[in-house]
Amino acid sequence: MCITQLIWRSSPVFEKDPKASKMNYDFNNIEQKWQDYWAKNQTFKASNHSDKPKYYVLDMFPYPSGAGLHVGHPLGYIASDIYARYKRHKGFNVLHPQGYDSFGLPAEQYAIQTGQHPAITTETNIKTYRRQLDQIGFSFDWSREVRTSDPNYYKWTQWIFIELFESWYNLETDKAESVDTLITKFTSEGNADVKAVCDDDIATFSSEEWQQFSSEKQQEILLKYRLTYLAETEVNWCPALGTVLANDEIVNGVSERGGHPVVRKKMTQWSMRISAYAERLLQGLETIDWTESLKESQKNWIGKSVGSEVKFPILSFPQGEAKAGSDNRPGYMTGGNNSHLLLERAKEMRANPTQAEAALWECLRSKKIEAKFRQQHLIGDFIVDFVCLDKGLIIEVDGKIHENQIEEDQKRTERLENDFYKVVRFSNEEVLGNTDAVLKTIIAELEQLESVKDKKHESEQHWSEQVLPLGKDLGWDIAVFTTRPDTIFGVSFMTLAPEHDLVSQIVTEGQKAEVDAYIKSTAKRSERERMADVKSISGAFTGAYAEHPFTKEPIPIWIGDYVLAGYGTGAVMSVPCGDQRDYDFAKHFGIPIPNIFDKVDISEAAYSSKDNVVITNSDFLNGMNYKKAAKRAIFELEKLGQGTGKTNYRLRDAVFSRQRYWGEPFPVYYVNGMPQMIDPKHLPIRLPEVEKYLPTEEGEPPLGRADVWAWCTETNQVVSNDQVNDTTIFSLELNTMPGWAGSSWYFFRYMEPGLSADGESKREETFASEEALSYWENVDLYIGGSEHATGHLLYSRFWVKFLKDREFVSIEEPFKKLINQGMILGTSAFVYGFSVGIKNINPKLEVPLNKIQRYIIPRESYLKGIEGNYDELILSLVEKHLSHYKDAGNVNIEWDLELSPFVPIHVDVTMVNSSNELDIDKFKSWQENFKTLQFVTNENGKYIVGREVEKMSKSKYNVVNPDAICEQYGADSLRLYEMFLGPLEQAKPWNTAGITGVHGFLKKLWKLYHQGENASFSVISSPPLEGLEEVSAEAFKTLHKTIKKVEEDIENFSFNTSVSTFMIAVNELTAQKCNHKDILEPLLILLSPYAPHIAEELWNKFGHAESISTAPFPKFEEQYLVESSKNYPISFNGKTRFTLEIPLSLTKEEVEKIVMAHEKTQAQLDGRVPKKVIVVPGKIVNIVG
RNA sequence: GCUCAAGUGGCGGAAUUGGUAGACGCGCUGGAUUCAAAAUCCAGUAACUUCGGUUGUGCGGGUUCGAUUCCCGCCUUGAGUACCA
Repeated sequence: MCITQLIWRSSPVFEKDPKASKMNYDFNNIEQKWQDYWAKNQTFKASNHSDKPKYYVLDMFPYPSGAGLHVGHPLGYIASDIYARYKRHKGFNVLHPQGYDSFGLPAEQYAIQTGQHPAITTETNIKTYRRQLDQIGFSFDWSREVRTSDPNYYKWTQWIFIELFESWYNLETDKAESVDTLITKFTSEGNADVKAVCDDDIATFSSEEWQQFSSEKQQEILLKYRLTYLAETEVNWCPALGTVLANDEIVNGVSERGGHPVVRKKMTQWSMRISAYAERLLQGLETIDWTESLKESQKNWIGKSVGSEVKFPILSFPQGEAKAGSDNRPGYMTGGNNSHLLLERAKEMRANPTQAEAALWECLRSKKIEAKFRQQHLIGDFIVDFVCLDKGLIIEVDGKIHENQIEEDQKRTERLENDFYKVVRFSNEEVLGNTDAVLKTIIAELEQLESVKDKKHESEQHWSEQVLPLGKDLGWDIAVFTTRPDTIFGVSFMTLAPEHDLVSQIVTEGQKAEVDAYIKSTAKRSERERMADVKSISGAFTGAYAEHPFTKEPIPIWIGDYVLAGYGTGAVMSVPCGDQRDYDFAKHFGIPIPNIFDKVDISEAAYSSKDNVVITNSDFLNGMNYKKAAKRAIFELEKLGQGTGKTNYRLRDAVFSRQRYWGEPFPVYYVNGMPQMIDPKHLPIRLPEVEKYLPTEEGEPPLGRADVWAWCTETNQVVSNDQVNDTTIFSLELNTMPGWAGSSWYFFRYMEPGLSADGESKREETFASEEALSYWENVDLYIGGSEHATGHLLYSRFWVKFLKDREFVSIEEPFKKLINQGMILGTSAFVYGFSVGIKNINPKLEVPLNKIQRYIIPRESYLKGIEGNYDELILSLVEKHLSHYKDAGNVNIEWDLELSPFVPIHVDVTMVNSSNELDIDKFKSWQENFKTLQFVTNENGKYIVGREVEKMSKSKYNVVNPDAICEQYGADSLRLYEMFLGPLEQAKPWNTAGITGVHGFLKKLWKLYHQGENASFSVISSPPLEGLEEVSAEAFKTLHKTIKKVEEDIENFSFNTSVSTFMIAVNELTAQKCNHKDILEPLLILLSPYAPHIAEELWNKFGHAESISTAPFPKFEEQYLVESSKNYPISFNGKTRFTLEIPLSLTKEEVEKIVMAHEKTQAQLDGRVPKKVIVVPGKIVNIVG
């Protein structure tokens, strides 16, 4: 609902003297008159047929909110309106439409609260919006208006959705194609050679298999390729509200509204495969004229990174949890439940062998023995010194310590032998003293033992029959994406996102509790919260190990919430020496930080730069730089089949379902759980009626409450739910589309004339006709706020590229030039509260104290007070209260600082006049608890409020309503002032007091045209008289200077400076007493884009019957600005001291002569001889020395 | 943290290629007009000043005859974005 705010005026406003109105600038009447004229004559209606060149100016789609406009909103509209009007003067056929993005949450929220249908609320809001827009005098072509909530419009949004469903992305042609071409491929050759952007879990099938699949199976497969598809997505689910919340609707893990708990939940939702377009969305940025910062945001959002994907095999699984893994489990994985702990120890022992162990290992690994041995290997829960897995022979080398544990060793041997192993023991002395004998014994033992392969059939398989070669994809590896494959030898651990699918499978018994607790604690935190907290490092060890592709060393696998499940593979290879986050993590958990950078100190921090890197401690990568090493690492990984070069994008597929009522319904029904599209000829599928706009008790979206919401495939109509039989009548989709659906293509709809355009419109037959699309092409100028940088502006680019691929439109990019207007900030007003609190010194002596008295103190006292400096005023107030009690006999009291807060209080800006004086009475009666406030006023009995610049918002009571401004100063003043405030793209504070400047300018302009008797309109049109020639030369100079500057300014969107230029022109012409038609008439055209009403009125007084809107822009002529002399600044060592008027015709030498001869020069030099004199003709003279 | 902007009077801001810093407007001061006010008009308004000048565009350097403008380093503010591997 619109809240019209009253402006409190400190002084009487305009007296509307009927006699005076004839000659005075009566903006209210003038503006109403011309707004009516434009509407009646359809002055700004665009035509699709014109000899003129086309120009399309568009504002970002407004949502008609109930609060109405504040002065910040029209800023961009005024700028685009000026540009549109300027282009009309420049001879363009201009399309400048407006409409409403009228689906959305606020209306739904209001409906939930009041039961009022959102369509009604929306209609009311649009009326207010329209009235407010009209009164500012915009040159919109309203005949082409669109509303996203209009079934005639969303019919085509549904149609585009169907087209997306019927499309897949072919990487070979690099564009979207109809799924028909995909089905043809499947039928003839299967899917093995299909290169598409699709889900990554698709099994390969042949053409025969495809043909044998059931229809459902085929649909299921196709869904994985379609550009819009159903997928499980994790969402923030709030059970209490029965709805999904956006990240920013969650504060501290609970819903912003109501403070209910929020959980992450998987939900089947429609998604848009925008990721297919990642590269094209990135490349397209090069072709469009947008600001760098905006392009930067989109680049970051798309987040392209080039690197490689590496697979790390998982080294051990706890028994019984290795699910499908048991078949594939490599034979060398012989560890038991405690593998993860023992492996750490085994690794240590491998690194520090005893002398005897080292000696024997030398012999065993050399070619002297045929069989393959492993050292310090896990067998069950034991670490054995050496083992030949094929033959099941274990060799133990015992030091002195074993003399004391003969019993234990015996048990150990027994247990191992039970497991079909043969154990042979040697002492250190035996090994070192007679290695050859020991070897002989081992060879003899080996000959007696059967190979595992032969043993296989005998007993139940204890280990896998085949020792698989490393690096084969067994389905049990961790894939990571890295931009730094060159640092692969610096990996000392791996980190998985806590949500990673593998976590539950690899976690060991011993670590389970810790890991579960950690997962639970991170699940509570929202993604945003998790990401915002950079300082606290947290994680847990899974107990599992992965194998390094090159060194084959085990790498511990951790989980940590700094890794996000949604990005890349949800896992990272952690290189602490090269990545600060990995470094911090390693430091925190005491994980080793190997250095692989030559001559780089990593004792304090990681070295994350790719520049000046020389790789070391990295085997075959040693001595290489980043580029070479990365390339080589990928090459070697590919050889192993454990990695490949890859480009990754951050851009995720966009969720397209909303559990809301007030949005576009999907043209979708379900047969056996598979989504079916309704034939486009039956569109639109209208939003059904519901009795309540809340989710159902079962947690279904609001459409679950509709009684008539089923699809009959025989009558092709929406029918009652009772009739659902799942043979001919099926349930319809309950979700609705998101806000960005309708706004991703609306700019095309405007190209097609509105339905009111006498039979010309093809809006019924198509979303926009081919000829309209080819005539208007794309938006030439798009103006709006930067908040849409990564939402609307990315999604609409995506849809346009899709529509182009499917040949529905012919352009690749929707918005050629784009400007972000800066926000207009509010100037909040404050009073400063201070309460005197008094306490008993002896708490036992309860003496009743009066209520605390609250004061409003001046800003200066407040500012000192919060710093702890109490000025005289504060101290005297305190003293006054203390003595009050003391006089009453209570001496055991003192000032209580804690009960004496300094509090700034927002004041409604309408209670303050332009001199910052507060209307105290009004303030006191504003809120009940303000009544008793005592004001400390200045000597004039006034209270001066403090001012601070903040965002303009209702809650800060600093909203300024354009209605009030238009009433008091007029739309032209508002338009000029909004532009005058500062550069369009910058944020700037609004200060209503300043508007008197531009308003005064318009009055002065009015006067310039009314210099006749009784201030009547008076201009002369006869050629200039002889005596007046010089005067008119000055006037022409002013005019052409203005033409030049204003034209340049508009082209550069520097509207603030052109307002100054107008002021200068009017000031000059007033001083010249100029009243000549040849000057004053073209001046109006210059001004008309900015202040169209006054321009039309004065233009009309010149006798024109037509609107000024298409009058040709005056032509700038250089001749009027040619000067014969220049007032040269004469500077000494670069500092200007005085100026001299010197003819421009003179040469450098002549100028220098004149300057040097001048007495002021001599006085300035004071006898010194200048070293050098620099003369820049027409610019400056600089004397050095 | 990263990326991008931006730091100029009491305030909003101007100076478009390196060439008179503070245009234009607000506010403020003084004056005219008025019984008075509003409105209007005129004059002044960066700071310091011995009224000759001197200093001044966030800070410190540099390039240049000359720097708000170009370069290097730093500080501050704003916006966007974010453990993005």
